[in-house]
Amino acid sequence: MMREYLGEIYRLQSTPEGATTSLLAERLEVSPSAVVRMLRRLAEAKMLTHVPYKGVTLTPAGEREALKSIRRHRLLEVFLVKVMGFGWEEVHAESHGLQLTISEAFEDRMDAVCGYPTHCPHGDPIPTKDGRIAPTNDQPLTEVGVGASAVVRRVKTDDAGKLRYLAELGLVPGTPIHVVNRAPFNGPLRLQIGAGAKPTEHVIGTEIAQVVRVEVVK
Amino acid sequence: MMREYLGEIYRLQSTPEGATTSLLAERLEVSPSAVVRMLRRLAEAKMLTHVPYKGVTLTPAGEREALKSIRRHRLLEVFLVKVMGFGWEEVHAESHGLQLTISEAFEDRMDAVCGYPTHCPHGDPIPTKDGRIAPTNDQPLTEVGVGASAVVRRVKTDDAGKLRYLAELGLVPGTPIHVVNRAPFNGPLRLQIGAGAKPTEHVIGTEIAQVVRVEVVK
DNA sequence: GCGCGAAGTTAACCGAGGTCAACATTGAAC
DNA sequence: GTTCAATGTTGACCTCGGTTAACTTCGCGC
Repeated sequence: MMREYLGEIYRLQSTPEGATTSLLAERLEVSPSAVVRMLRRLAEAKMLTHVPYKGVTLTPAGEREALKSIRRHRLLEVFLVKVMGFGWEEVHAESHGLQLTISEAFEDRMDAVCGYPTHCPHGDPIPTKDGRIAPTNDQPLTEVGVGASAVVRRVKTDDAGKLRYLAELGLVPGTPIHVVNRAPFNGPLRLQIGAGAKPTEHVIGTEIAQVVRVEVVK
Repeated sequence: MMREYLGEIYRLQSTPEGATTSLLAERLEVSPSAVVRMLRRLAEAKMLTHVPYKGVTLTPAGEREALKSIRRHRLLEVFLVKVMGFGWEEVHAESHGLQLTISEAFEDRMDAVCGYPTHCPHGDPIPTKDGRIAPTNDQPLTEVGVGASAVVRRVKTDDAGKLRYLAELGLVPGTPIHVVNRAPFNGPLRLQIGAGAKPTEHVIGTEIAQVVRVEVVK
């Protein structure tokens, strides 16, 4: 459990808001008081430093543990999709409980059975066993200029509905796209999705576009 | 957790000793008092009737839950061996934690991915989703007469060492054998193991022979 | 039929992980 | 500078699953 908290702290630390008590509570689906108590325990265990009312910083040890949690989580997601046949919109819910009980041996077997994947189904990099994580270099689709070409890298949502919709559109990591047009005042985007024989054109709203992160190709 | 207790009660009810408090405690690796408390809770939930100092009987509802637990456990064992590549001597330990957290959807996926197996790696039948379980008709190898031919059906041990040894010998469910000879006073057995091109001969002690259950072929 | 060891039970406790209600701090608006 | 809403924290409580220590009850040997 402590490790899962650390994983979530790590994830939130790299967002603009940082790892606040209330965000952690929301992401972990527990009350803020549960979070605060866990922060104290993690501080005692030298996994982080917690200055009340100020914030939280992972120690190197805490970061190591966090990356273990993230590795486990993302491997599990790949495994659920590639081996067990779940849809990528189902894995978030499904991996919740599993995450807590799989052994290290099981984790290693998942890794092997999936062919040592480097990214989770949503495009996030999987930390290596020794705690190294590939850097990401992408931006929200909303920030890409009209006329640009790009490749979808990550999809930053856990919402099953959105994920189902994105899969339908073909907006999954690896897909090349082209921004045809954007309506004014943060209006919807017209996109060409896919390449080769039959690219398709779709119009997507900003709520969806914000969630899709792409790497622009020159 | 309650369901796992029920599963163990069901298993023990079909042994000569029955489902006693101390046997349950031993199998579940908890103290007897933990068992008694759980028995009270299960009785409150109308899963069984518990007469203090006397014993325990599953209600129909309790039996249904027990079979669900057993199904889950045995499916998990098949899955760990066939899909994840664990040895059949490792699955007992490995399935302990997993058992508690897998969802029904995950269970269904395991079933499908394994090709809807009917027996676990140790030969025990897997209950169907609607709670029906195939009858077993086998006897300990120790009770088979000299000269008889039989097929290994089940292997009744969780001991990793014994299981490894049995796998080495080829004494796994499905293997045909022939009892060549038995030393007097419950002495070791000489067996022909396997059929066709190259059956092998081995001598096994009674401790191992007790654990191997076979069906005699006429 | 008594005594005694084994088996079963109860009681009091622990820690983890959650809740809600009350209190403290912060910072932004006026 | 004060006020106040949002955010963070503490405290008292719950459940669950485990423990040990002390107790009953059972049934066997004599």
